[in-house]
Amino acid sequence: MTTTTDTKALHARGEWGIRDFAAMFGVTARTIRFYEDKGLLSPERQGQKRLFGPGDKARFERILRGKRLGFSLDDIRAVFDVLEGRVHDVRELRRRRDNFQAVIDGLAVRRRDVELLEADMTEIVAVIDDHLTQNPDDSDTDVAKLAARYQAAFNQHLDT
Amino acid sequence: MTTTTDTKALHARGEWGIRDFAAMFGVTARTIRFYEDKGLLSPERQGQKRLFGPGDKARFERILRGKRLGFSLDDIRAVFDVLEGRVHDVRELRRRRDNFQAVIDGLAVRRRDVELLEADMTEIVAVIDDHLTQNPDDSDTDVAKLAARYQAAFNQHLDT
DNA sequence: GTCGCACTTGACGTAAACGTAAACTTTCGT
DNA sequence: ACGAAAGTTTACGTTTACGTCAAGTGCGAC
Repeated sequence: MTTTTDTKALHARGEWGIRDFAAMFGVTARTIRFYEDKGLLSPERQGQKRLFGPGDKARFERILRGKRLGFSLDDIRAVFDVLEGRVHDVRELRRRRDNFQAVIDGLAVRRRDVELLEADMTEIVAVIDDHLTQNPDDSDTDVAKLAARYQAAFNQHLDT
Repeated sequence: MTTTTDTKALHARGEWGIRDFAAMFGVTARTIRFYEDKGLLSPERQGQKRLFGPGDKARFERILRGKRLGFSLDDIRAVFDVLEGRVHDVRELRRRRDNFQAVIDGLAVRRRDVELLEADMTEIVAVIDDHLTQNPDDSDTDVAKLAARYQAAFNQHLDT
């Protein structure tokens, strides 16, 4: 038995090397380093190597959540700047507060976007499925009909 | 009185020149032309000039909706390709159907993202507001306290 | 006619978010 | 002791989604 902190031991303690940490989120190690350069992550160091803990994990989850909703890394930085005391000007703090409020207001639109897109895509998939079961051949499909059928279906809830 | 179709006349008929059309959505004319190059828009032509109608408007709304949810222009193209009969291979059609289904499945995550982000940002703004009303001076703010107070508030619903 | 305006098509530039390759060091298992 | 594995920094390349000129066309107003 050794005193080594190998990969499995780290996992058990809730800590990870950069490779495993990246893999947890389906990104590459390059991405993680890039985010650290941008000031979005700051893992501990064991000598030169980065060591990621549960705090980094929660932090990165929040980052990815922002990204999925279309915010830039700088936008996300702006939030952490405030939360971690890197905004030392009251006027700047007010500016950011207003931005954050605008984001909140914009989320109503996002909700609606999700709803409409879901209805739309569900309709599309349904029409494709229907079309495929009626034309289960391997050859070219009469795609014009598919388009026409979708238009008929879609136009009904176009005026939402 | 002239036979001229001026800007106002176009508006009344539900048609627009590129400048007005772009302005309606808060983008530039360059953006519109770029989207046409990508095959996402195909307005009528009056000679060389583009003429946009209600159909183009509805189409562009759908495009922007997709963009707001983080889809690339190629992703969006892929949808229109199907809907307008530009997919002439059954296997490709099946592939796209599966992609669309994956998008629908992913929308559940988006919903959750919106919820969590809204809760998070609302909390942040509340803490900033509270902090600002207690420190209404023009000078530097004790931002460390702000950060600490947010942490306390946020950690309570971190385990969601 | 010619002025100005809105529009056109290139062509090149750019910012964001990484990818990729090079050249090293550290650590591990054997 | 030695090679493979995993990690490091540095630097240049790439894609997406436009911005920014440059140079020309068409057209109603004066």
